[in-house]
Amino acid sequence: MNQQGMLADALRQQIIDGAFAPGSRLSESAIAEHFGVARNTLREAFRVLSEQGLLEHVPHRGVSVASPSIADVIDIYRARRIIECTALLHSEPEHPAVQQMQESVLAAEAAAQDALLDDAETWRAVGSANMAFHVALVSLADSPRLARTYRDLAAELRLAFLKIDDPRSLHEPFVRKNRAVLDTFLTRGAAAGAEELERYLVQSERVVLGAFARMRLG
Amino acid sequence: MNQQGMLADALRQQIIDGAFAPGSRLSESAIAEHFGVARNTLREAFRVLSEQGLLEHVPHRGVSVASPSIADVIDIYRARRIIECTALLHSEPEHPAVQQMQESVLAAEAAAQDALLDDAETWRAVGSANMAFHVALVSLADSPRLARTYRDLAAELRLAFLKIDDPRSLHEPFVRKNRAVLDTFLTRGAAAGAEELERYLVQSERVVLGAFARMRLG
DNA sequence: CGAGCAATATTGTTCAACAACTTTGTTTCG
DNA sequence: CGAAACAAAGTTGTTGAACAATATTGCTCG
Repeated sequence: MNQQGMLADALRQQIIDGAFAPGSRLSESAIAEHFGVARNTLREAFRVLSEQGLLEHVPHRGVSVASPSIADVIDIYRARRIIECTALLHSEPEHPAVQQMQESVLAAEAAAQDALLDDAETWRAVGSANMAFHVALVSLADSPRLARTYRDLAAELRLAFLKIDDPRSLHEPFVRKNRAVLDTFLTRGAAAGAEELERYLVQSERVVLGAFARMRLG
Repeated sequence: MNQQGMLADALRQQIIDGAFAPGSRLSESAIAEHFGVARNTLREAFRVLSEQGLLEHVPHRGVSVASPSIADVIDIYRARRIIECTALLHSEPEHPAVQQMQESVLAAEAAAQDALLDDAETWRAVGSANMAFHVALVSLADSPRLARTYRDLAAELRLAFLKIDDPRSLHEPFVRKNRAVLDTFLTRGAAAGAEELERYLVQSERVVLGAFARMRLG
C-alpha cells in the first residue's frame, strides 16, 4: 500500500482509539509533521476520513474529529437496527461468519473477566470485541456495501462512546447479550435471533442516550 | 464553497451524465488541465469520489470510472431493497417527502410522454426523474446516513445503466410502477406499499441483470 | 465594555521537481 | 516465431516552497 493509504489507516485507528478527543481540531501542519508527511498528502487522507464520517471538514476552518450529537446517535442506531437485523434475519447458521461471531463473544468474555478493577484499557478491549461481533454479524449478509456502511457507522458510534466517561456501563451489559443473540440465532432460528437483536439495539441506544442526557451532551 | 468542493461536484455530475464511459481511466494531468486546477487539488476530489464509489483507485495505476459488475449490481439491489422498503414500511402518508414523490412521478410521466422517438436525452431525463422519486422515498425515513448511503448507491447504479445500450427498456417500465407504488402506499397503507416496492425492485434487478447477460458484461 | 481594525495564523491552491512504479517497446536468445 | 530480459517512456506518489484567501486573535479607540 502507499503512504497515503497507510496514513489514512493509521489516523483512523488513532481516532478510534481516542488519541484525539471528539470535536478537537486537527492542525494540518502539526499532524503532517507528527506523521512525517507533506501537507498535501495529509489533506488527501483527511478527505478520505471526512467521507467516512470520522472527520468533519469546514472550509477554511480545517478538520475536527467528529463529535456525534444526540441526533447523530439516534440516526446511527436507526441505521444499525436496519442493517444488523436484516442481515441476521436472512442468514443461515452454517455461514462461516458464525465462527467469527463465536470467537468475538469468547474474546469479549475473556476481556471482561479480567476487568476486576475498572481499567479503561480493559473496557476498550471489551468494546473492540463487541464491535468485532457486530461487524461479523453484518458480514452474514455477504454484502460488501452494507459491510462498508456498517463499518463507518460503528466507527462513528465509537466516537460517541468516547464522549462518555463511564466505559463500564457502555460495554459490560452487552457481553452477555452478544452471547444471547448468538445462542438464540443458533437454537431458535433467524427470526427469533433478529427479534432479540432488535431489543438489544433498542436498549443499547437507550443506554447511550441516557449517558448523553446525564452528561448534558449535545 | 471551495474550488475542491465545486470540482468534486462537477466531476460527479459529469460522471453520472456519462461524460466518461464506465471503466475508462482518468488521467490526472488531462483532467486537471480540463478543469483548470492543479493536480493536487484534483487528487483531493478523486479521493472523495473514490470513497463514494464512483471512481476506482488502484495505486500507481490511477483512477477509473467505476464499472459495476453483475456482482455489484446484485449487491446494490440488495442494499436498495433493504433501505427503500424499510423506509417506506415505517412511513406516514403525511410526510412532506410524499409531495416530492408526487412531483417526481409527474416529471417522469411528462418526460416519457415526449419520448415518441427513442431519444437518449429524453430517457436520461426519465431516469433522472425516476432517481429523484426513489431518493425522495428514502428521505421518508428522515435519516441523513441512510439518505447519503442511498445517494451513493443510486449513483453507482447509474453507472451500471450506462453500460447498457437500450435505455428505453431500463426506464420506460418503471414510470408506471413508480406511480403504482405511490398510489398503493397512499390508499392501502405502508405495508402494502412496501410489498409492492419490493416486487418492483426485484423485477428492476431482473431487467438489469438480463441486459447484462445479453450483452455479456462482467 | 464593545465595535472596528490591524496583525497573525491557518487553510486553499499552485507549481516544479523528483521518486516510485507501471506500461510499453525493443532486443536477445532458445 | 515466441518468450524472457531489459531499457525507455509515461504516469502516479510525494515533497517543499510559495502565495492567495479566509479565519482568528489582539489591539486601539471611542
